[in-house]
Amino acid sequence: MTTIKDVAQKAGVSVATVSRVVNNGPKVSKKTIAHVKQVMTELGYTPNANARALVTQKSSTVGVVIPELTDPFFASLAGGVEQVARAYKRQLLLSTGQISADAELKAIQLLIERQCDVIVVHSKFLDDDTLINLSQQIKGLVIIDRFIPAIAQRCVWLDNQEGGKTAARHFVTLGHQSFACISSNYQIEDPSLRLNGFRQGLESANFNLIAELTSFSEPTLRGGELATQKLLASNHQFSALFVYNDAMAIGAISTLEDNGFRVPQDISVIGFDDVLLSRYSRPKLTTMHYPIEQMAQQAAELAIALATNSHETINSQGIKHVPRLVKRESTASYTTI
Amino acid sequence: MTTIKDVAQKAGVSVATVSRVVNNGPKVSKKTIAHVKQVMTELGYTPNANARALVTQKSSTVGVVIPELTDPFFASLAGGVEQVARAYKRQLLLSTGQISADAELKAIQLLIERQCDVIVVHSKFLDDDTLINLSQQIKGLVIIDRFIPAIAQRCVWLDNQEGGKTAARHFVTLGHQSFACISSNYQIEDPSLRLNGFRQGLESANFNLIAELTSFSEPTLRGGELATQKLLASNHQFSALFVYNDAMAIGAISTLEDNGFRVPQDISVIGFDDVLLSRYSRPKLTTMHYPIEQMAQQAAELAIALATNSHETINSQGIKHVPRLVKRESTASYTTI
DNA sequence: TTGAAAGCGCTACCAA
DNA sequence: TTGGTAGCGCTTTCAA
Repeated sequence: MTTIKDVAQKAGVSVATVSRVVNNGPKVSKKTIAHVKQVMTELGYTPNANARALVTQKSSTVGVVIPELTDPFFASLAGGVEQVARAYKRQLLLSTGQISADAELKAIQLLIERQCDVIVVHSKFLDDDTLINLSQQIKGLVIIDRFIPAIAQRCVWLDNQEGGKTAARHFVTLGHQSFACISSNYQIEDPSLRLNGFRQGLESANFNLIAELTSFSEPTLRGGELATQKLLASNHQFSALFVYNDAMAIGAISTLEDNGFRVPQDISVIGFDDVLLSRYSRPKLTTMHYPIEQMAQQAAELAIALATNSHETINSQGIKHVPRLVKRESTASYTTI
Repeated sequence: MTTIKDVAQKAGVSVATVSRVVNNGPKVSKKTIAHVKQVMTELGYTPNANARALVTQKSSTVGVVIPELTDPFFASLAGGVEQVARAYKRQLLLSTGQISADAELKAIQLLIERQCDVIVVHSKFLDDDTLINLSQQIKGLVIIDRFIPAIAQRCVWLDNQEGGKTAARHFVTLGHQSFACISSNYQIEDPSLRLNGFRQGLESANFNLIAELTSFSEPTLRGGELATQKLLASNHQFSALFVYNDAMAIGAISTLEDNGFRVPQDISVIGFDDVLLSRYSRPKLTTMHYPIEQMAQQAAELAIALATNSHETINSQGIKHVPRLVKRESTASYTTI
């Protein structure tokens, strides 16, 4: 490996000088700059980022923690962070937190070991206190997709409840009168938030959601199919179905159609997340848009600001996003024909 | 920041001893181990990975270069590498190469600066020579999704041409006699490889693909729709359609159905890649499976082996994967009814 | 405009 | 079983 010493020696200057030209430091004559650069390319010199980080006490990295990379939703999250990292000429460190508190903590720890001072974390399993502690330790830590009041200024999150309400309102506006909901059985708070929002939205229009038409399953295509079968088996009528996420919604539509229901003519369906899938399905899915990539960018920008300036002023709600209804083809007005 | 010195001081031992307990080094009394560990947690000590990397001359990282993270295909690639990195207790460094040679090179350079010695690169824009050079410089560099004979032992790739052939054979087996193909207009070699394979497969069964039934467009849903419109506008008949990738195939199916053709009853469609999408579409897509995650794992394992052992014996084909036909619902026997 | 040298946090060698 | 210490590659004073 070629080091700064090698360059200095071959160029007949001191390492200090070489360092200066590498960092565009001040007070170096044009002549030496040219000469040193020449030698650097001759030798194929690459500065050692680790040594640099050690002495400067900054790593110029951005860390991101997500459950896994193979889920397109989380990949988009990481993608948003990556774009910002690149814009700031920082290297992206990626760790996965799987689906356990231990793994999430370990992922963060790994980042800290690398002296990573700008970190965007998607955590559903670590408890509030741990995250609060961590954020005391790391100025540039930002939590995404979760709101913790005590560290509101570190949170970039989506109002899931409001999403459920919006879905309910849309159905009501379309004239629907009987409603069903498919939710996820995962033990995180998003499902109940969305479900509650949906319920509240209905209730404020004087409708309600009966237990027989609320079905829980895995948040996957298959889960959507199973949950829909349960709904159908209940023998209760409904013309509007709100589903936890797009994958489940597509599974639901497929089971509805297999059972002779047309979407949206007989039953309207609203999904959640607006992942790629929703634009590829037939009918194209009406869904609540989750601007995850944009939120991730914002989270990364915030983390960098926090790590450098230290005080951004953000209100007590943190950075809250409200999901937007994207009307496509899976919802229609209720007709009694 | 707490350093090893702080721990040593507070524990009343030397830094050498602390270092030993951190690294599970030999010959330390149980008593000191316990005591030092105690102090470490009290102080919240985290070893500095950069300092460590500097002295040991190894970074314990794995680097991966992909065009972008928001494409699920590349996210899966990165996911495969990440799994291996985690298994080997290495941190993942991710750089994106966008879609230009410059950006690809820069992404690799960034990894090298971090002393990353295990790198999996997906590069479509850098030329062979640059990649060959780079692989001379970095023992643990592995190229994925591309075959370069001169560095065959560094390549993990998919035989696209064979995939085209397999698709053709499947259509022929099903009794089809008139064929169409939708390809991508991107200037990389995959499209022509798949197209040529398809042509060859047809020709070896004494069929052929006419120019009017070969349509090029962007490799997206929309591109698939447009390309299908062109096909239909040609007024040539076909009952079997091979499409460059799944996104285009889904676009194609949607346009076919909009024009009164049923899939697969009237027209059979085969896609390529077997991304998530293909299992969510209706009808579910018959497609050529691209085992990208598995290939990425293999590439990462190979890169680690290469970086450590130095000589893996691999044949002159490199590690070649052959795409497998996944029969789902978009293909059926040809009938004249 | 340049160079000498201290030191970032850590590991690993040599002594004790 | 432990400690002292050189040195990894680099930046950054301080002097020249």
